[in-house]
Amino acid sequence: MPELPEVETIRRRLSELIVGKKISNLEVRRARSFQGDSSLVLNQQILAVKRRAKLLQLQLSNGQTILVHLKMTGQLILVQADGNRVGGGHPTADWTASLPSTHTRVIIEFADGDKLFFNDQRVFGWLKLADPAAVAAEFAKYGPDINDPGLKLDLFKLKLSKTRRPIKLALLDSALVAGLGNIYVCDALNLAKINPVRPANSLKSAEIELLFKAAQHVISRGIALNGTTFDGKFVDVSGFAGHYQDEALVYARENQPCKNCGALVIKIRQGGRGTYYCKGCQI
DNA sequence: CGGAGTGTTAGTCG
DNA sequence: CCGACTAACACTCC
Repeated sequence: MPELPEVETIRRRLSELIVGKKISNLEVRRARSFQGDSSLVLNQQILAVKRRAKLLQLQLSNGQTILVHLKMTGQLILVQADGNRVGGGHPTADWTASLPSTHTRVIIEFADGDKLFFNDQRVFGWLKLADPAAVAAEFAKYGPDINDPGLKLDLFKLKLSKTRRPIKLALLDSALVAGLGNIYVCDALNLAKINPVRPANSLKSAEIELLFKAAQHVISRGIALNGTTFDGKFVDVSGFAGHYQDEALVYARENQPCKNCGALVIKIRQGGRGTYYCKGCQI
């Protein structure tokens, strides 16, 4: 269930492995998982693998782009012609044995014999073939990436000052700022010592500045550690787990001591999702 | 059987 | 029209 650091980890490895390859076939096993005319990808070369927010973009030689959103359970697994397997996403037991598996939704075959499998247990994720206008339309609904150097503190402050929603929910809203998911939002709020239930527009200027830096810090750490792997549910493109979970501040640490003040981390529910925070120091 | 899951969005209500 | 909240998407695991 990848967040930005996990998607970025996949992008980097995939980029090394598939740029330059030519697509020889694309098989859609679950109609819901692929949108657009799949025949347009035939004989196209992969020019680049990019990322914006949590979306991957496979840029093709004919100007089209395959957009990939892994959502909660999507995985990309590359099986090379020599049988070696490298994947990324949220592995379920079925594909560790053989591919395609029951959760394989789309298969992209390359002319050299390598195959890229898109597996997705819950079928929330998708691949979408998009022309430049459609790509632009897709990204129009996203706010700037939290780790985009072009995102300035003033804009972040302005956006947060316009809503009284709980700060945690505001940060999860990708239209406000993109790339922050549950794990890194919980940790960023702990690092900045801000209570997740406070209305966003009640934060003081200095608090927002701390939060801005904290959010960028946890995302950077996540990328540096190749993402977060809970219960083996994420592996990078070489099949290795990420390691952010080893230094998570509060996420999934209910009843364990806060690394900042020692009080026990508690779990509450916001917007139907779990929030972990420390009552001791997140006032 | 009920509940929860690292994401997003359509629909509803005020 | 906007903000805020909920259900829904589909499936597995505990």
